[in-house]
Amino acid sequence: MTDRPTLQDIARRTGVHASTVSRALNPGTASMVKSQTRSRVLEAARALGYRPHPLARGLRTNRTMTVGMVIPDIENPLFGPIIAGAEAVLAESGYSVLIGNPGYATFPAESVVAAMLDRQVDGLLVAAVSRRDDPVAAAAERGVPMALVNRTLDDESVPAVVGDDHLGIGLAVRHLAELGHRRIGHVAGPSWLSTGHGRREAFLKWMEAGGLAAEPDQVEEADWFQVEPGYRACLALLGRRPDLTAVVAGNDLLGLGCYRAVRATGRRPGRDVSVTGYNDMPLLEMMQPAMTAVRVPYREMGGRAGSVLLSLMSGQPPPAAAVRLKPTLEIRASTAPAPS
Amino acid sequence: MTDRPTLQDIARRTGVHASTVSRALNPGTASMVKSQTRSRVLEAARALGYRPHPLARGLRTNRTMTVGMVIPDIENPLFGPIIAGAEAVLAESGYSVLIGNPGYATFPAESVVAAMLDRQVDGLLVAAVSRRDDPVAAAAERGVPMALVNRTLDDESVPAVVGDDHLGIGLAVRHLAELGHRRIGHVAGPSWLSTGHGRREAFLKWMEAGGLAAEPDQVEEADWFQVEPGYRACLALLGRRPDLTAVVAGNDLLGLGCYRAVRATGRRPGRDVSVTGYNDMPLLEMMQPAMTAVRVPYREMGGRAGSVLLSLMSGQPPPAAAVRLKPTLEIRASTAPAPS
DNA sequence: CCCCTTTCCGCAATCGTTTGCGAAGCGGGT
DNA sequence: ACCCGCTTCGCAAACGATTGCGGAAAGGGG
Repeated sequence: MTDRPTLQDIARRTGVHASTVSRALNPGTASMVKSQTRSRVLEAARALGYRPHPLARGLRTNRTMTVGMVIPDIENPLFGPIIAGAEAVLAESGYSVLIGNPGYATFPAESVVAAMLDRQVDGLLVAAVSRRDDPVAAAAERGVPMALVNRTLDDESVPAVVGDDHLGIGLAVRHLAELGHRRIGHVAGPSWLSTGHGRREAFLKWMEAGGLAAEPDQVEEADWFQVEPGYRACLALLGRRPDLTAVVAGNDLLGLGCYRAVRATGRRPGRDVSVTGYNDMPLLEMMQPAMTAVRVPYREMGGRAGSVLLSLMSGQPPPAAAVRLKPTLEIRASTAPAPS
Repeated sequence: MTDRPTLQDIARRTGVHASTVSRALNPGTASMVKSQTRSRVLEAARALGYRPHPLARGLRTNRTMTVGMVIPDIENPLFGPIIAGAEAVLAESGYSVLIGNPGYATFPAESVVAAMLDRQVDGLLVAAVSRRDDPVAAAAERGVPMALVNRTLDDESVPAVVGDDHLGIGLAVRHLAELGHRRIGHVAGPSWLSTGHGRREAFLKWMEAGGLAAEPDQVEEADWFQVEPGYRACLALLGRRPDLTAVVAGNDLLGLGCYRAVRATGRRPGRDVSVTGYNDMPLLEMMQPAMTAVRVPYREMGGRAGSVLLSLMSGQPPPAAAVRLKPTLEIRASTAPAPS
């Protein structure tokens, strides 16, 4: 709380005008001041421990060096790495990140986005977004630099960094096919989320591509990416199609729900019914059985989104299409050869 | 990006001076203006969609309505609920939260704290702190309102909201004792963290209180709260003391490491050797065996820390001592009667 | 010796609020 | 008639930085 030194203080100390100090300190205008006085200024600034006042600077320049990050449910371990990756990249360029976490109640995140814009953030990183989210798209339209993480809008009107779900689901389906599975089910996430929707489409495509049966009743949608809805959905799926020998889950948590559902039918996950997860969140390998899952590089995803946002904020045009990160498959004990 | 309306705009529209508009809009000074003109001002403000400019206001008032939150490793699922709880409480009072996440590299968090102070945050919520952390304590000394979450400083010079580790460890030890265990080991967290230190002390006290053997060689310290260090520590512990029938882990992740260590000795966790975790992070009940753990109310912890910080920022004196939240015990399958 | 171009720096306005001070207007008490 | 006090509001100075403009000094060419 002790008063911090200002440009005026440095000016007095070096006998020049405050504006000269400002110029000497800013790389962009440094060439406008004689190198000798510039070094005197720098010296004084260092001696006083000068730090530019972010509010005063921001008021004048209309930049806050702050970006907002809105996360749907931060309690999902998934978002830790995303935040960490983005924060690291942004911090490197001097940006701080403001986080907002709309509860389920206020879901469309409208007010959270508004609050951040009020705060004059320089950009927005949004992970909470349904497949078409008006307030978000509107903000983007208004020229606020912004990037989506992990999810996209249907029309791709906003640059996004996501995992390549088509590829990822392909890894899972082909892996199961190679193990001899022919009748594979899918527990999908909510179809109003791009991840839920996209993975379901990918599942159907890959099944067909592999010459495997892909009846509509092999897919069951869970209403939320959580264990319990996954359990209910998988129970319905297995009840309807007891002949399935494998289940591709739209997400790790849904996969865990499938474990429970499989057990509820008196069979063993990984032995009688193979299950694959998606995301490969931390500790998944500690489950019993350790879950085979498509691994999405979340930390990198956060980082890339940060980079995209940085380039947007520096005035670059948005990238043509969404950046899609290549997932890999972590093969563990929840997938086994199909029972013959 | 479109220009937002300013006080001047409202002033012009209503024919009064900008300062009057300011007074009319601020609850504190609203009584200084005739209620009739006040309502005209409010009307105009609403019509124009006026929002006060946070930077200009902050520059004048020295308040940013922003608090910094520093988290040691945000990838740990533990911190999700803490952040969510704090964010919810703070947002209610109009504060935004800036998150900072020092990597392992810069661990003492010095630079992160400095960066936040530079940004003129109104307060600090710190979860990353060793038992004595000079830069943090120094910042507190300088009068920056701040509260610690989940960890404390040895001298309790900074208000903190933590779980009651003594009570929590007591729940675990007594539970095991009731199951007939007499020779119980402890895999402790790093002793330079208050959580690691405190739980170890509590363990020894409760063992003694229960009339159980508490030799120094029943405790092994892991160098970090992670699965792998927990595995190594537990392996050392069990190698030294093969007679132990139960292990109290300083943390869930250490507990998972213990699972692996127990298996590595050819025994089964939850059958031959009971294991308790600490924190009860999400999905712990999905492990095999489902882990018995001391549950700490993290979301509430974040919320309480937010409240404490709010009262500090409003000028209240700090609470006398650390707020200690009562943990509960979630009994699951990893603890069983001692083999006779 | 004069003029013109650089180079370097000071002046002052500006960003949008808040706030101490003073003044106008008004009513009431003596 | 005078004075006092209260309410209500305008004036202008902050807060700490950035930046267009202009001017002084220096240097170079004719």
